[in-house]
Amino acid sequence: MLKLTKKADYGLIALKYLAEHPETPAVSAKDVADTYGIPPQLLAKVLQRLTKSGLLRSHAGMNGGYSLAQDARQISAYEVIHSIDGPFFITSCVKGAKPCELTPSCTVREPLARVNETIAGVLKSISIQDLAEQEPHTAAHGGDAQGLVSLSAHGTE
Amino acid sequence: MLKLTKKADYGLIALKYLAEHPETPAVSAKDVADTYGIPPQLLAKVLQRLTKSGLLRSHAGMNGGYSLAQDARQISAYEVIHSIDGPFFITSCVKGAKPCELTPSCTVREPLARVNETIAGVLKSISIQDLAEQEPHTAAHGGDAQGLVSLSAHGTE
DNA sequence: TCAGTATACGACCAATTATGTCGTGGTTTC
DNA sequence: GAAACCACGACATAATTGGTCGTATACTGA
Repeated sequence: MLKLTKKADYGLIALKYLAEHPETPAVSAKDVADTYGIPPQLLAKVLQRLTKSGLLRSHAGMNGGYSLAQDARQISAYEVIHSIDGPFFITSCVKGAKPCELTPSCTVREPLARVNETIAGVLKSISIQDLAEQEPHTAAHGGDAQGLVSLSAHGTE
Repeated sequence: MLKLTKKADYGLIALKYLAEHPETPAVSAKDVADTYGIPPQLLAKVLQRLTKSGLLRSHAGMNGGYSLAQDARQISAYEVIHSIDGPFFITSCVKGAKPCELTPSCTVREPLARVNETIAGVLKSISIQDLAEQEPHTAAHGGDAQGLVSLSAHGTE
């Protein structure tokens, strides 16, 4: 149904939190979980995966916890989501594995693959820093999705 | 995990098929299902929903079936997906209902809501006609998302 | 008018996935 | 060495998706 998992949500929330507290050397999972009412162990697991992906740095022991391994500006929402939920694809079939059993089945696949890329581009253009700052002047920040998106609300529905 | 449901996929495939056979007065669900190896009854239900949404026109009886109720150029992927899967939202909380129990929980919500709009815009800019034509010269076709997207493959991964 | 083909729709089951928990072990600090 | 952390795998549970069944209804053509 085209929505993020809670894990990804939690991950973004946590990273945003870390970006907002650059002074603190390390923030524990429990800390963040308490603040936002997130199940601690679940968040812990999410943060662990982000650590393995190199987005976070962990520190065990008392007063330990997590801290950003990169500048908040360098971490994109895409990386976070990808790291937590794995590679996402709009269509179910485009996985490199077997292409849809039924041969002509995925004639829609190709155009949708481009939609997929576009979405990925959007996500890549959003950094954790963007999340931390309330105002989204977004775009024109980072990456390779130059001018691809103008995040102006054009409430068509 | 940010992917379409099979139902939505089936719906798009079926509409594309209809767009490709404008001569046939009506195509039965079974017909399409056979062609693509889709469970007939499931597809039927999908098409029924699209009919209720006004995207399709149904005709019972022998030689009956479904036909596009609008020009293929007027039907966007967004409408199809929205009609089948209901309103999609990137974040779980933005539903108008209750805003996330835990108050500050969704600080990420606002920026992501804009991502959501962007994606919706992309989907709205893709018409069934676009799917039917293999080459995606896309955009500059239809709607209100003018120039918002340039669906050029920029394989960043 | 009757048989055949089709949609319409609700209820239901099965499979997958998402969400959350438990237990155990390792590491650092005090 | 105890307290406060992270790390990780195995479960258990809930929600969603995917798919089926049965029945009712509508239309066509002989």
